Amino acid sequence: MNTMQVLKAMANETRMEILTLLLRHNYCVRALANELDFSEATISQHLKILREAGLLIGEKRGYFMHYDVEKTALIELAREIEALAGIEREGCHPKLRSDCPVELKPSCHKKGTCDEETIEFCHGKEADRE
Amino acid sequence: MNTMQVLKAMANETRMEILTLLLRHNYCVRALANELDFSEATISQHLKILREAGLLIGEKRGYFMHYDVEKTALIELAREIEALAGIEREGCHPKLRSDCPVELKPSCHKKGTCDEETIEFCHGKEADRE
DNA sequence: TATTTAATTAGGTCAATACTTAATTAAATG
DNA sequence: CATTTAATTAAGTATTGACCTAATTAAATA
Repeated sequence: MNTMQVLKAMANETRMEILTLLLRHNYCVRALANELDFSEATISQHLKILREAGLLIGEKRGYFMHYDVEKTALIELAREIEALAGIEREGCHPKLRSDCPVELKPSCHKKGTCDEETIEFCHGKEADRE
Repeated sequence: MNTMQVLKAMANETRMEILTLLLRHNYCVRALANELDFSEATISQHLKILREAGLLIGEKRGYFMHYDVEKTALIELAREIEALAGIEREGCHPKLRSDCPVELKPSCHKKGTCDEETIEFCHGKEADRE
């Protein structure tokens, strides 16, 4: 799953409404257009974005296209976001950051506690700083 | 929580990178700008969007602003997305939709199975249809 | 209390996104 | 196999979003 693509697909009011409508009811494209008061072309374009993100699968029934929400994609997204919340602060342990110039940074960002090299690491070269 | 606002805040590569950086390390604004190779102004604007969505809280330490990720917001978002996945299809039960014109729609969208009123409900007025 | 300094906001540019209508496509049906 | 019809794609426009530099703000410190 491309998390970014899924988030972008969901980060739009109309597409979220399409998702919730399709979760509850089996609308065709025109019915969605009627419900949401947009042109069929607009809805079709939104459906494409949702489909390409893996949030919908389409099926043709008679003349009509019907879309189903791929619930596993939603669950996977929820897991990914939970995983983010599970990330722990590393503090400033140089062991975990091979590019960290200091051995220990006990009270950084109190003026005077960091040497020039540390300040450069955290805030850039002196020339760019003022 | 405003789910839409949180999704919009997260649906951007730079902001997601900011989030993951801040989950792991206590960067100030300039350090984030250095890591991500954007101007401080740009990072500040992204931080504002994340803050207003409730994904960050800021704290001033000495001269520096430090932001922490509001993990509860992430967990809440994950729950909301899971809740979406939990929504069940209503089929087409007129009892659940007071505006549904039919008593039962057993095999709708097979030509001829819906009367004119049903078709109008699903697909709009005849005049708008051709 | 004047100065220093990081962060933010203002103002402007360019690219991406969300719409529209019109044209096209592709599948179902007579 | 020609016709019908829903959906999609194309083309164009207007809005929104992401970036920049420059100006401003507000807090810490001398």
